[in-house]
Amino acid sequence: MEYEDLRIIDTPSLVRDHAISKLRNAISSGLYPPGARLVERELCEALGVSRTSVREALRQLQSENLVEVGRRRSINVAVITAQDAADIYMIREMLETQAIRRFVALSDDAERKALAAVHKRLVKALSKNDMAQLSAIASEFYERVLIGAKSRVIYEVARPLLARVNYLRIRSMAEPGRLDGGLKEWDAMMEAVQAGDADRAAEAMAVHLRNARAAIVARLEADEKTAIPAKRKAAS
Amino acid sequence: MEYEDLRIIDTPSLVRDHAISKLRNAISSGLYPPGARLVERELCEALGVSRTSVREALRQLQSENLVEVGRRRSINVAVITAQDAADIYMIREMLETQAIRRFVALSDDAERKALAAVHKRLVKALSKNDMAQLSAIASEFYERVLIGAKSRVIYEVARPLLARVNYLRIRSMAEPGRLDGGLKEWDAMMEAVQAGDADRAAEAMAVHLRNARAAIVARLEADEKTAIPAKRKAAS
DNA sequence: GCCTCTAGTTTGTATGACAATATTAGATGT
DNA sequence: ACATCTAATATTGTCATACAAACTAGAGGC
Repeated sequence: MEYEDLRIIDTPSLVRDHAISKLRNAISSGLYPPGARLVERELCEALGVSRTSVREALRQLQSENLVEVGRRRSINVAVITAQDAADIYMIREMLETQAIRRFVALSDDAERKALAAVHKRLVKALSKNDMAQLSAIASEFYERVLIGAKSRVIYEVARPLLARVNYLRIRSMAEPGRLDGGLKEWDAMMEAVQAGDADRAAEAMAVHLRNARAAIVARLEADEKTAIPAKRKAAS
Repeated sequence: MEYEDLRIIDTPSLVRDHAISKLRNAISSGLYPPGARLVERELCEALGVSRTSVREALRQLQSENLVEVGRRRSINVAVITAQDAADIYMIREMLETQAIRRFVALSDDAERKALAAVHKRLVKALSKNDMAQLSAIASEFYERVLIGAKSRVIYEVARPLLARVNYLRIRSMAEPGRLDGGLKEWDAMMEAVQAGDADRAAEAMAVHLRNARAAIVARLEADEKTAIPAKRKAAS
């Protein structure tokens, strides 16, 4: 996930942003699993930055709902329940069908080409079965759709939702059959976009998200049934 | 807006939260108008807290999109364009029709009573033409709907949108005829909720938000046409 | 009037300090 | 050995400073 570095508008690399990015990655990748406690001092050492910066980064992640405060004021990686995931995907369906409609209507040629390129990378990565890589590329796909939709508000609202399911997607794509299904869905979406057919693109996105939702919710419900751990520790 | 204080789960009032709340109010009320630059040192003095706390508060407001970073890292009160407002209301329509459906299905008796009470206050305040007061109560109405919908995710996504239009609502309700229209719409919503008719409630919410959207967008477009100020200063 | 250089602002970041809680480890009693 | 209470240790929230880098504005020179 290096889109941050592609931005045109510069912001000579703030330490804070770097920290946020690192932490987001650590959470997405599962290095800090859901429920893990994040201790400021440890993060300082791990990231090599001051407490000031770590704390500001945590505040940011907090309002993105990637971490949550425990009752003792501890900061823990957010636990996403099956219910949460279901709602997130419901909302994503609302937002991203709208987004892809606008993408079809408003994107310029470069943006469409870039999206097609990401799609191509997606297809290639699919054959390698590298879930983490795949999830990262998928994120980029959705993000490009959001950007091409040219609505600041849609982007701001939908983007944090993407970050929250990043970690889940990695595991849900491991569901048998989900990969091939996902591939077909992405193909359909891409084709509709290139044909300039907003209705069909939106419908393809909706189908895709509904299927993804089903896979993720199923996985989470299964997990919740088996293990209800009282406490969780951070990865060493 | 004192819901914060009603929470059961205590959090012995953090200085940071206090600062956030104060700043949010200052922005909603227009004390710091859109575009105004927020200087850390001044906020420290105004709020009587350290820079550490101010900065953490600003980070939070930043991810709520109530403030935005200017080109050279200055923090400014977010400017909401007509386009932004239109999108915000579109998204609110998606989210809050869903929310009111769930409210009808899931709220308990106390929550319905509380909503009715807010509605009553709304009606009373309407006759007094106190826009700021009215806007605050309206916010509480929407917020209660979101809470009663019992979806953490819907709440987390929709709530920040409410904060963003708080300031606008004050002025849009001054549009001639908007008040009476709003009253009828709220009545319809409330009636449907009490009748337990989710479809009708959702439709009433949709109509209400579409009308509110039209009023606010019209107002913003008019403003944008007349005044394109190059720079804006904070309220003295 | 216009340009340049200097001095003051403002932000980003780091450090150190300290109170108030939490948590853990130990000491103690049975 | 076990439960319990207590003292040592950790952790978070907050403040005060410090300083470099980027920026702004004003003084002064042309």
